[in-house]
Amino acid sequence: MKPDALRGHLDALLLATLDGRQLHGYAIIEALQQGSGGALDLPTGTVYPALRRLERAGHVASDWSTVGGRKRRTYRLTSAGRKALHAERAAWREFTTVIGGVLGGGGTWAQT
Amino acid sequence: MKPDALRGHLDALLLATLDGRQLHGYAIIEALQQGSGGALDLPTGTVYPALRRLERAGHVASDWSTVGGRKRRTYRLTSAGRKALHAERAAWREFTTVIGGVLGGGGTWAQT
DNA sequence: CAGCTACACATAGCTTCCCTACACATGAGC
DNA sequence: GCTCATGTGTAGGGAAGCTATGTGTAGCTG
Repeated sequence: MKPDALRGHLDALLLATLDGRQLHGYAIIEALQQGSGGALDLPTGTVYPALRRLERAGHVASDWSTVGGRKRRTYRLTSAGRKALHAERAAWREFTTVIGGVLGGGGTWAQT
Repeated sequence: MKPDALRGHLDALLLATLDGRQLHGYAIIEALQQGSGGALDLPTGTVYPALRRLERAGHVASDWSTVGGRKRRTYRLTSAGRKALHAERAAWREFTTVIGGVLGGGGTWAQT
Protein backbone atom coordinates (compact mmCIF):
# COMPACT_ATOMS: atom_id res chain seq x y z
CA MET A 1 0.00 0.00 0.00
CA LYS A 2 1.40 3.31 -1.04
CA PRO A 3 2.10 5.78 1.77
CA ASP A 4 0.48 8.49 -0.28
CA ALA A 5 -2.74 6.54 -0.49
CA LEU A 6 -2.76 6.03 3.25
CA ARG A 7 -2.20 9.67 3.88
CA GLY A 8 -5.31 11.42 5.02
CA HIS A 9 -6.85 8.21 6.26
CA LEU A 10 -4.54 7.32 9.10
CA ASP A 11 -6.40 9.41 11.66
CA ALA A 12 -9.59 7.60 10.78
CA LEU A 13 -7.91 4.22 11.13
CA LEU A 14 -6.56 5.09 14.55
CA LEU A 15 -9.89 6.44 15.75
CA ALA A 16 -11.67 3.35 14.47
CA THR A 17 -9.19 1.09 16.19
CA LEU A 18 -9.94 2.82 19.49
CA ASP A 19 -13.68 2.61 18.97
CA GLY A 20 -15.22 1.00 22.04
CA ARG A 21 -11.89 0.03 23.60
CA GLN A 22 -8.70 1.43 25.09
CA LEU A 23 -5.36 0.33 23.71
CA HIS A 24 -1.72 1.27 24.14
CA GLY A 25 0.39 2.29 21.21
CA TYR A 26 1.99 -1.04 20.45
CA ALA A 27 -1.38 -2.78 20.71
CA ILE A 28 -2.88 -0.29 18.27
CA ILE A 29 -0.16 -1.12 15.78
CA GLU A 30 -0.80 -4.82 16.25
CA ALA A 31 -4.57 -4.42 16.04
CA LEU A 32 -4.24 -2.55 12.76
CA GLN A 33 -1.94 -5.20 11.39
CA GLN A 34 -4.24 -8.02 12.33
CA GLY A 35 -7.44 -6.16 11.48
CA SER A 36 -6.10 -5.63 7.97
CA GLY A 37 -4.85 -9.14 7.39
CA GLY A 38 -1.29 -7.87 7.53
CA ALA A 39 -1.73 -5.15 4.91
CA LEU A 40 -1.29 -2.36 7.43
CA ASP A 41 2.13 -2.68 8.94
CA LEU A 42 2.63 0.81 10.22
CA PRO A 43 5.97 2.06 11.50
CA THR A 44 6.05 3.47 15.01
CA GLY A 45 7.34 6.71 13.49
CA THR A 46 3.97 7.00 11.77
CA VAL A 47 1.71 5.95 14.59
CA TYR A 48 3.11 7.73 17.60
CA PRO A 49 3.24 11.19 16.04
CA ALA A 50 -0.25 10.61 14.68
CA LEU A 51 -1.50 9.71 18.14
CA ARG A 52 0.19 12.89 19.33
CA ARG A 53 -1.71 14.91 16.78
CA LEU A 54 -4.99 13.26 17.69
CA GLU A 55 -4.38 13.98 21.34
CA ARG A 56 -3.54 17.59 20.65
CA ALA A 57 -6.73 17.82 18.62
CA GLY A 58 -8.65 16.51 21.61
CA HIS A 59 -9.91 13.42 19.79
CA VAL A 60 -7.89 11.05 21.96
CA ALA A 61 -6.76 11.08 25.58
CA SER A 62 -4.08 8.98 27.19
CA ASP A 63 -2.91 7.72 30.56
CA TRP A 64 0.43 6.30 31.65
CA SER A 65 0.62 3.15 33.66
CA THR A 66 3.22 0.54 34.46
CA VAL A 67 2.63 -3.02 33.40
CA GLY A 68 5.13 -5.74 34.09
CA GLY A 69 7.79 -3.18 34.86
CA ARG A 70 7.26 -1.28 31.64
CA LYS A 71 5.70 2.07 31.07
CA ARG A 72 2.63 1.94 28.91
CA ARG A 73 0.53 4.68 27.49
CA THR A 74 -3.07 3.76 26.97
CA TYR A 75 -5.26 5.72 24.60
CA ARG A 76 -8.99 6.15 24.48
CA LEU A 77 -11.42 8.12 22.35
CA THR A 78 -12.84 11.31 23.74
CA SER A 79 -16.41 12.29 22.93
CA ALA A 80 -14.99 14.69 20.35
CA GLY A 81 -13.05 11.74 19.01
CA ARG A 82 -16.20 9.70 18.61
CA LYS A 83 -17.78 12.54 16.70
CA ALA A 84 -14.68 12.81 14.57
CA LEU A 85 -14.81 9.08 13.84
CA HIS A 86 -18.40 9.40 12.77
CA ALA A 87 -17.45 12.22 10.44
CA GLU A 88 -14.47 10.27 9.12
CA ARG A 89 -16.69 7.34 8.24
CA ALA A 90 -19.06 9.59 6.37
CA ALA A 91 -16.12 11.20 4.57
CA TRP A 92 -14.81 7.75 3.69
CA ARG A 93 -18.11 6.77 2.17
CA GLU A 94 -18.18 9.91 0.05
CA PHE A 95 -14.54 9.50 -0.87
CA THR A 96 -14.96 5.94 -2.09
CA THR A 97 -18.07 6.88 -3.98
CA VAL A 98 -16.35 9.74 -5.77
CA ILE A 99 -13.02 8.12 -6.54
CA GLY A 100 -14.52 4.73 -7.25
CA GLY A 101 -17.01 6.34 -9.57
CA VAL A 102 -14.28 7.94 -11.63
CA LEU A 103 -11.94 4.94 -11.56
CA GLY A 104 -14.83 2.68 -12.17
CA GLY A 105 -14.31 0.94 -15.49
CA GLY A 106 -12.15 -1.81 -14.18
CA GLY A 107 -13.85 -5.12 -14.62
CA THR A 108 -15.71 -7.24 -12.12
CA TRP A 109 -15.39 -4.82 -9.25
CA ALA A 110 -18.78 -3.80 -7.91
CA GLN A 111 -19.58 -0.97 -5.61
CA THR A 112 -22.74 -0.62 -3.61
CA MET B 1 -12.75 16.24 0.16
CA LYS B 2 -9.50 16.61 2.07
CA PRO B 3 -6.39 17.09 -0.05
CA ASP B 4 -4.62 14.45 1.99
CA ALA B 5 -7.27 11.91 1.19
CA LEU B 6 -6.90 12.62 -2.49
CA ARG B 7 -3.18 12.29 -2.31
CA GLY B 8 -1.91 9.14 -3.87
CA HIS B 9 -5.03 8.70 -5.95
CA LEU B 10 -4.74 11.60 -8.32
CA ASP B 11 -2.56 9.74 -10.79
CA ALA B 12 -5.14 7.01 -11.01
CA LEU B 13 -7.91 9.53 -11.59
CA LEU B 14 -6.00 11.18 -14.40
CA LEU B 15 -5.15 7.87 -16.02
CA ALA B 16 -8.76 6.74 -15.78
CA THR B 17 -9.97 9.99 -17.31
CA LEU B 18 -7.71 9.39 -20.30
CA ASP B 19 -8.83 5.80 -20.67
CA GLY B 20 -9.94 5.29 -24.25
CA ARG B 21 -9.77 8.96 -25.23
CA GLN B 22 -7.40 11.86 -25.67
CA LEU B 23 -8.06 15.10 -23.83
CA HIS B 24 -6.31 18.38 -23.25
CA GLY B 25 -5.58 19.61 -19.74
CA TYR B 26 -8.57 21.87 -19.31
CA ALA B 27 -10.87 19.17 -20.64
CA ILE B 28 -9.41 16.68 -18.14
CA ILE B 29 -10.21 19.08 -15.32
CA GLU B 30 -13.74 19.48 -16.60
CA ALA B 31 -14.22 15.76 -17.15
CA LEU B 32 -13.15 15.05 -13.57
CA GLN B 33 -15.49 17.66 -12.25
CA GLN B 34 -18.42 16.37 -14.18
CA GLY B 35 -17.56 12.72 -13.71
CA SER B 36 -17.56 13.27 -9.96
CA GLY B 37 -20.77 15.23 -9.77
CA GLY B 38 -18.78 18.32 -8.90
CA ALA B 39 -16.90 16.77 -5.98
CA LEU B 40 -13.58 16.89 -7.77
CA ASP B 41 -12.81 20.48 -8.53
CA LEU B 42 -9.09 20.28 -9.01
CA PRO B 43 -6.89 23.36 -9.28
CA THR B 44 -4.71 23.68 -12.35
CA GLY B 45 -1.75 23.80 -9.99
CA THR B 46 -2.58 20.23 -9.04
CA VAL B 47 -3.40 18.82 -12.43
CA TYR B 48 -0.68 20.21 -14.66
CA PRO B 49 2.23 19.17 -12.48
CA ALA B 50 0.60 15.77 -12.06
CA LEU B 51 0.32 15.40 -15.82
CA ARG B 52 3.97 16.39 -15.97
CA ARG B 53 4.85 13.62 -13.59
CA LEU B 54 2.82 11.10 -15.50
CA GLU B 55 4.50 12.14 -18.72
CA ARG B 56 7.93 11.87 -17.17
CA ALA B 57 6.99 8.43 -15.91
CA GLY B 58 6.05 7.45 -19.44
CA HIS B 59 2.42 6.75 -18.60
CA VAL B 60 1.13 9.65 -20.66
CA ALA B 61 2.26 11.34 -23.85
CA SER B 62 1.23 14.71 -25.18
CA ASP B 63 1.09 16.70 -28.40
CA TRP B 64 0.73 20.43 -28.98
CA SER B 65 -1.74 21.76 -31.46
CA THR B 66 -3.45 25.05 -32.15
CA VAL B 67 -7.20 25.25 -31.93
CA GLY B 68 -9.05 28.44 -32.58
CA GLY B 69 -5.86 30.42 -32.27
CA ARG B 70 -4.94 28.93 -28.91
CA LYS B 71 -2.25 26.46 -28.08
CA ARG B 72 -3.55 23.22 -26.74
CA ARG B 73 -1.76 20.25 -25.28
CA THR B 74 -3.54 16.98 -25.75
CA TYR B 75 -2.71 13.98 -23.58
CA ARG B 76 -3.11 10.28 -24.25
CA LEU B 77 -2.29 7.11 -22.38
CA THR B 78 0.75 5.17 -23.42
CA SER B 79 0.72 1.39 -23.27
CA ALA B 80 2.68 1.69 -20.03
CA GLY B 81 -0.02 4.05 -18.86
CA ARG B 82 -2.72 1.51 -19.61
CA LYS B 83 -0.81 -1.04 -17.59
CA ALA B 84 -0.41 1.48 -14.80
CA LEU B 85 -4.15 2.19 -14.85
CA HIS B 86 -4.85 -1.49 -14.56
CA ALA B 87 -2.53 -1.71 -11.58
CA GLU B 88 -4.02 1.41 -10.02
CA ARG B 89 -7.51 -0.08 -10.22
CA ALA B 90 -6.30 -3.23 -8.52
CA ALA B 91 -4.56 -1.15 -5.87
CA TRP B 92 -7.76 0.82 -5.35
CA ARG B 93 -9.74 -2.33 -4.81
CA GLU B 94 -7.23 -3.55 -2.24
CA PHE B 95 -7.06 -0.15 -0.61
CA THR B 96 -10.80 0.15 -0.16
CA THR B 97 -10.99 -3.39 1.11
CA VAL B 98 -8.30 -2.81 3.70
CA ILE B 99 -9.27 0.64 4.91
CA GLY B 100 -12.97 -0.03 4.66
CA GLY B 101 -12.50 -3.22 6.61
CA VAL B 102 -10.85 -1.40 9.47
CA LEU B 103 -13.17 1.59 9.42
CA GLY B 104 -16.09 -0.70 8.96
CA GLY B 105 -18.41 -0.31 11.92
CA GLY B 106 -20.22 2.66 10.57
CA GLY B 107 -23.81 1.82 10.02
CA THR B 108 -25.66 1.10 6.80
CA TRP B 109 -22.61 1.27 4.59
CA ALA B 110 -22.10 -1.97 2.73
CA GLN B 111 -19.06 -3.09 0.86
CA THR B 112 -18.95 -5.82 -1.71
C1' DC C 1 -11.29 50.59 -27.56
C1' DA C 2 -11.53 48.63 -22.75
C1' DG C 3 -13.17 45.30 -19.65
C1' DC C 4 -14.87 40.91 -18.66
C1' DT C 5 -15.49 35.95 -19.17
C1' DA C 6 -14.10 31.69 -21.00
C1' DC C 7 -10.57 28.90 -22.52
C1' DA C 8 -5.81 27.15 -22.04
C1' DC C 9 -1.44 26.85 -20.22
C1' DA C 10 2.48 27.22 -16.72
C1' DT C 11 5.21 27.11 -12.07
C1' DA C 12 7.35 28.73 -7.46
C1' DG C 13 6.90 27.95 -2.93
C1' DC C 14 4.49 26.42 1.16
C1' DT C 15 2.34 22.92 4.14
C1' DT C 16 1.84 18.67 6.00
C1' DC C 17 1.98 13.86 6.79
C1' DC C 18 4.04 9.90 5.98
C1' DC C 19 8.58 7.10 6.36
C1' DT C 20 13.40 6.28 7.55
C1' DA C 21 16.59 6.40 10.80
C1' DC C 22 17.73 6.50 15.12
C1' DA C 23 17.29 6.35 20.00
C1' DC C 24 15.88 4.76 24.61
C1' DA C 25 13.98 1.33 28.04
C1' DT C 26 12.47 -3.32 30.49
C1' DG C 27 11.71 -8.31 30.78
C1' DA C 28 12.36 -13.11 29.37
C1' DG C 29 14.96 -16.78 27.55
C1' DC C 30 19.27 -18.91 26.19
C1' DG D 1 26.07 -11.21 28.13
C1' DC D 2 23.18 -11.31 23.90
C1' DT D 3 18.86 -11.51 21.39
C1' DC D 4 14.07 -10.97 20.87
C1' DA D 5 9.75 -9.14 22.32
C1' DT D 6 7.48 -5.46 24.25
C1' DG D 7 6.95 -0.46 24.63
C1' DT D 8 8.05 4.24 23.86
C1' DG D 9 9.94 8.46 21.56
C1' DT D 10 11.45 12.08 17.71
C1' DA D 11 14.37 14.62 14.03
C1' DG D 12 14.49 15.27 9.45
C1' DG D 13 13.71 14.21 4.53
C1' DG D 14 10.67 13.75 0.61
C1' DA D 15 6.95 14.67 -2.20
C1' DA D 16 2.30 15.71 -3.65
C1' DG D 17 -1.20 18.49 -3.05
C1' DC D 18 -2.76 23.69 -2.93
C1' DT D 19 -2.29 28.71 -3.07
C1' DA D 20 -0.74 32.28 -5.43
C1' DT D 21 0.73 34.05 -9.35
C1' DG D 22 1.64 34.56 -14.05
C1' DT D 23 1.04 34.24 -19.26
C1' DG D 24 -1.78 34.14 -23.49
C1' DT D 25 -6.07 34.15 -27.07
C1' DA D 26 -11.01 34.56 -28.45
C1' DG D 27 -15.42 36.51 -28.14
C1' DC D 28 -18.88 39.51 -26.29
C1' DT D 29 -20.65 43.91 -24.51
C1' DG D 30 -20.86 48.80 -23.62
